[in-house]
Amino acid sequence: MQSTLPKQDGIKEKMDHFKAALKLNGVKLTHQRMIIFKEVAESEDHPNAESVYKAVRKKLPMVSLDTVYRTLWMLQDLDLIKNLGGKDRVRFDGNMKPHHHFICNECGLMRDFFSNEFHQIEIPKEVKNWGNGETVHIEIKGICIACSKKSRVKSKKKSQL
Amino acid sequence: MQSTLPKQDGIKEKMDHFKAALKLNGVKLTHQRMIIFKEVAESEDHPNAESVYKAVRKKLPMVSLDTVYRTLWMLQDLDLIKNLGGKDRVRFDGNMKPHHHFICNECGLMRDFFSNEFHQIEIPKEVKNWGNGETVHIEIKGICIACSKKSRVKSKKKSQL
DNA sequence: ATTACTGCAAAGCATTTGCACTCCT
DNA sequence: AGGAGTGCAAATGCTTTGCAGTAAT
Repeated sequence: MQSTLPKQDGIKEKMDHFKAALKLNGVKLTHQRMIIFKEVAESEDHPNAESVYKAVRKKLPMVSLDTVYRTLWMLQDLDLIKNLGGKDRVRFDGNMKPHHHFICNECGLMRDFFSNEFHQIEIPKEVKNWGNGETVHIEIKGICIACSKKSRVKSKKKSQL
Repeated sequence: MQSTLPKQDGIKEKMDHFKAALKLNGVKLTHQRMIIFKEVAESEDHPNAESVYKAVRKKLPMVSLDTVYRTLWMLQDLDLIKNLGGKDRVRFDGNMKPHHHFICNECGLMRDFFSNEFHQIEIPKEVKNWGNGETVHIEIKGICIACSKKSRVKSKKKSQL
């Protein structure tokens, strides 16, 4: 199930796109779906299902976590959001333009960035022998400002085994 | 807990490095740990815990899955292997040299590649405002040769919602 | 001999599913 | 009206943990 509508930008356009995609795919537009999509589309945080659930509950106290999950996967199938693996819980991304991520190794903060340079690089030949590359996604991992301030105080507490 | 020994290459060197790292960190060298590490170190597949478990059982029929998990996390803490999130189950990588991945969206096949070009690119300024980037990891996702052959036969069966 | 390591079985958690009720179109 | 969508509770599946026996230094 795949919409073929053009990608949009601002939240208003995203909502319109969302509604059109649902209609196009014969999926019913419900209050829950609207609120859930809006939450992810507006978020900069790449939230996990639990976070979306908590946020959505403020506006819709009766939603259940499983509806959030079901809706999130449905939105993914309709190409309205993306899901980003993640070590523990899955996180979601409402930004559908090609982009890359900075990820904090300490707190998991995740931010989008764009890069023409990265886009211009061509895929190594060895990769072409394995299959057809469709997307190139770069992850820069490190420590965010907030966490590096903290660690300056607390110093090393990392070794736990 | 972190070893500071130099990184090594061939399986023999990896095993030596492994033993040295364990000793250096006061971790006992057991038969299980040896077999488990060797399995990941020799694998090209980026296996998950279950796969490692199955492979290890051939040589060591009595190991338990939880020992595999415990060992895998321990190896990660000692910087002997890396863990790669993954949508469902966690996968492990015995290649400790900086490298990137090609990943098949269909079957999950994962292969390592190196790229000087990618390494030379500088980190965008916006990213520097968020924190300190330590590693740059590129994921090229697409369809592997084997899967594209299959889909040529079966054609589209993807839409499920 | 000590103390870490292991296997077992049971627990934890994130995510999924079956079912009966509710609400869009 | 009729079927998709929802909430609830129970189930699933990966991973973790407590404990008592086992093995490495």
